[in-house]
Amino acid sequence: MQELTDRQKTLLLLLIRDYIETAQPVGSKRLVEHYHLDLSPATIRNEMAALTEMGYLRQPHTSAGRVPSEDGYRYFVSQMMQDAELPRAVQHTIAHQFHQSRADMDQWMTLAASILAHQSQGVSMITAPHAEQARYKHVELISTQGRQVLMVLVMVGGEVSQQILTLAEPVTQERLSQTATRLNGLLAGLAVDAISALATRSDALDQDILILITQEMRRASESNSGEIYTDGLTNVLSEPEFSGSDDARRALKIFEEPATLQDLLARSTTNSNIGGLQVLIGGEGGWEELRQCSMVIARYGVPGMATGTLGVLGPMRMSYARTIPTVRFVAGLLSDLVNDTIVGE
Amino acid sequence: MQELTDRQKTLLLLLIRDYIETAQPVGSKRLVEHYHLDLSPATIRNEMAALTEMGYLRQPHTSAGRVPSEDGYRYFVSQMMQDAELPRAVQHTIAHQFHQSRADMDQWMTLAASILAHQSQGVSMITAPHAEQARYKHVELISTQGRQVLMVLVMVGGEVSQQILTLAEPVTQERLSQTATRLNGLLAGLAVDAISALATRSDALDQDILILITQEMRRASESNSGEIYTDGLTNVLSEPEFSGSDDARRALKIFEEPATLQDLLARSTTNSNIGGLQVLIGGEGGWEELRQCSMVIARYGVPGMATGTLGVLGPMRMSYARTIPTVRFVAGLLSDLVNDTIVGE
DNA sequence: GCATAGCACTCTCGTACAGAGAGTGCTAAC
DNA sequence: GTTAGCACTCTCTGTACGAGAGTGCTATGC
Repeated sequence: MQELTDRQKTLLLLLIRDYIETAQPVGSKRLVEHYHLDLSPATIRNEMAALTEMGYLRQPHTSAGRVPSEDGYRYFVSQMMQDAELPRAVQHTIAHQFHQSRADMDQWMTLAASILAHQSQGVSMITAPHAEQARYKHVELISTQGRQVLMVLVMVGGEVSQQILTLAEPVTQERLSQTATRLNGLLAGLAVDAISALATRSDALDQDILILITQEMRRASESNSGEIYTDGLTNVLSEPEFSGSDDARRALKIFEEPATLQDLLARSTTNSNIGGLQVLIGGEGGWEELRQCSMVIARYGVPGMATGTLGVLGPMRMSYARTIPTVRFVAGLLSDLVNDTIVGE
Repeated sequence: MQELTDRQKTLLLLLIRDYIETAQPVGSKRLVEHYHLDLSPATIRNEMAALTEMGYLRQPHTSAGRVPSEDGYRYFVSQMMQDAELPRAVQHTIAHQFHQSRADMDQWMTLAASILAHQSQGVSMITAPHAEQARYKHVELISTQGRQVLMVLVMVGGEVSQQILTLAEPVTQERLSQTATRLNGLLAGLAVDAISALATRSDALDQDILILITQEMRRASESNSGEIYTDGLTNVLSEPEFSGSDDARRALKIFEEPATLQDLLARSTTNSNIGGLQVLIGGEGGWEELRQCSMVIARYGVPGMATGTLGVLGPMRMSYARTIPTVRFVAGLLSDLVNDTIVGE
């Protein structure tokens, strides 16, 4: 593919920016008048024809203005990626909100989702951080009634799982506490595999609980585990390109099926690093339902310990200039939080 | 208001059922042909004119069929309420799904929301059960790093709250465990008010934790506390009356703001009893955004101990015949579950 | 007195069509 | 290389019109 001249670059960027704002095909005249270009519409038309030829622009029909193609957006985004940083003031506001919130993962995730959605005017999605290989930290056993026991399992990194188990016969709280203490001494810091290797050697109660513990830890280790936080679902409905068709419904449906959404996030970030940002334009990656959408996705956390994914979904026409730096900044913030939670183990 | 003749009742019910199915205004001819009535269209027209006069029907325009008015729906629903019961087979399927799920509140709520949404083809919403006055059951303190402590607070009824607190200075896990044991002995079964009355009399660590405990319990006691589970958000988007306008967006926006949704559920059920079902038609209760919608709402749980709210929102044209019995049945199921969880405390 | 057939009336919806407007590509001139 | 001019294409808007559906009213039949 041929190199773009400086003027072509400028025009392409202007046009895309204009289209993102207005959602209207952009014509040569509008470009000249609106941006005070020292050129005539005819010249612009020539350039636009060239850009169309090269695949960066597209015409909805013969006599409409131009609209960016997917390649056009890609070029635009590649320009954005470098210098894009969130204004200091916004950074401070966001950081402040985090410091003011309740200090638990659940709140942080909810807050992060809300901030992402609000800043980007798109749909945000975040997975809670989790370790590839869960490690045991602590268990508590609390008797709730005769044979039912509430097990609270804490893993290194702060992940917590609650589960009720029903025992074969009633057990006193005292005995439960003893068991918990014993297990805590025995298992502290161990990974799932090590724990399952321990296997059979104690009494029936221990046995039941060990099984449940490994089961929960395996669940926590699965890449598709954990809650997904989303926000801004209705934002996408206000976009003009979605009103009137049921494309929006099909896209939102993805957000109603946690398994699908997990899959989407997992597949989209397999080969991306912490700190690295990925922009998927026009449903890249084979998501038919998202053909009209783009996603900005990043991983966060501490590699090898606990990581998660966050991202924003919007129309292809989304404001990359706002979304990209926001995603990057929030990813950084969450990485710091995860780091703080892990350090000192 | 004048009494309806039997024939008028039949016609009204038929017409509403037809409209609910087709979303099209129903004319006299269609009514006769489709339901093999032994009357001529002209007669039906006379009756329909009477029903319109009485306020049960409405004409979109002079020459369209009739559409139910809100009063019409109310009449229809009042007929539904009595005999409506879910088919045995469906009851069994649902009950089966509950027994197969993981045995914790979170899973149950998610499942219930999913079932409600699926059965009714509307948007479901459920609040987790919570006590009007939270009572203490158990606390665990787990050191995560130097000065940060994870507190897991369990309340009577099974509500669990996790919170991280940062201490002024590092404390050993041993000391934390001792403190937890002491508190558990001291506070077991107490209500918030009793605990805050205890007040100052021990060391700084106890103090900090007590404050946090009462704080969390107060939060749990608030009527607007707790997570809300929803499902089926996209269902409403496929309804013809919402496609093309942004009414749907405004309605769905309510579901994105937990506080508003809490408020909606709380206000809609203030004077309803466990087991009682409430049907709000056309945004009754002053919700402008829901003017086109209806809600079927019920409370569940054990009065005085732990209760919650569940409901379905759909277009005014929703299938009451399916939704009402489903809501009633699921409310019963959840009440049983709550009861099982509490009994034996 | 209730039910019905007939009929004129009203309103929506789809199609067709014309004119305005916007934007283009091309050519010729600067 | 840039620009003015121009014919062309396509969308959009508004209007007209007929088909279709449904109504209300009136006169007639049982």
